Amino acid sequence: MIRDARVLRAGFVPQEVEHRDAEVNHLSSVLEPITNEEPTDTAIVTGPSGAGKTCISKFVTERLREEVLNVETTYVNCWRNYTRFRTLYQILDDLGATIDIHRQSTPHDELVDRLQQHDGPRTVVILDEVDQLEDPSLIYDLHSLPQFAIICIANKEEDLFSRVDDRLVSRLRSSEHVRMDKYHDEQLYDILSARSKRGLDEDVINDNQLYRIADAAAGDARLAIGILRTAAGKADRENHERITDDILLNAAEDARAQIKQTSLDSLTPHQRVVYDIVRDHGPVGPSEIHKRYSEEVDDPRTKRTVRAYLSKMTQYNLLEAEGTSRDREYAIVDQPSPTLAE
DNA sequence: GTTCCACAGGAAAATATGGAGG
DNA sequence: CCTCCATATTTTCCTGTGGAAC
Repeated sequence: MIRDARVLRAGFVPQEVEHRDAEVNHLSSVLEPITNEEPTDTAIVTGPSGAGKTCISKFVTERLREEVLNVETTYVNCWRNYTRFRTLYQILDDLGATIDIHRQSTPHDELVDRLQQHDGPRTVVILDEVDQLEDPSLIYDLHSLPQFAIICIANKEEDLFSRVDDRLVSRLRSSEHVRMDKYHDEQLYDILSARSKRGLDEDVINDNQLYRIADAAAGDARLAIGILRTAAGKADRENHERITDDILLNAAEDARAQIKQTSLDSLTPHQRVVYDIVRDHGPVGPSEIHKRYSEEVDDPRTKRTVRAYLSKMTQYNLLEAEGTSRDREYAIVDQPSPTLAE
């Protein structure tokens, strides 16, 4: 029943992007000068999760590569490569210029020099989740290298601007800004429909079901496709001919649970104990968390470390914090369960 | 107001971990 | 198997903040 699993996977870039013509054209025109070996403005792409930021960025750069011979692209997820060194290393690695970097304590500025001296083809650098970068001045360094075009992807413009210094803000303000909104239900339906046509056999899922997925995903295309993938996978494992309403009912919850489980699995045993304490006793303040945690494990970490755990789990969206000072309390984030009911 | 204390989170030193090369 | 080096994690030390008791 699954014809092509790739098109349902996260990170898949389709042949045609639905409902994002304006944004695609906008971004393309920003990158246009690169086809004439000219420097380009930095592009900023913002929008909520699942709005298609990463997708159109990859789509546009791939199309650029089809049209023009002398262009390279590289994609860096700054959430995973959040240090200056890792990000630069990732870019150099994609350019194939890392041969002798690992050895010795290569001075970090050396990496920028290395990029500066890079005289290969023009390169488009996609910096995804750029607001997660611990040192955003990296953008400034890249910005000043004419042979690189930069696409910065972030959730919110403010999150990005609030963390960079003034000279960079003024340069970024003048750069081209592509804003993206959540998809409407109709648009999500079109996306789901296109994916299911390519990814699934015929009649595996009907229109009504697709609409319900679109509704449950609340404008988030990544979640919508995740739900579809989960449902299709389950139906396939259970040897159904098609996706039944029964399977679909649980798919949204399963898709969210899967995302959550992935985050949970990435926690260390100590972090997991802390998480369980907040889950079982929250909302609760840091002192009590640390007290309970110390009783629970053999070799407890310090309060400072536990605070770091809590802050990390807040970033991961596993916990949420209420209050700023002595009144700080942590709790499990309550996820509104999307309804896939008819 | 003033003082106190728990808290957040930065910086840097200390320590643990992992992976390459012997 | 061990050693060495780079990286990752943890601890130590710290400053600044804001609520609560006085």
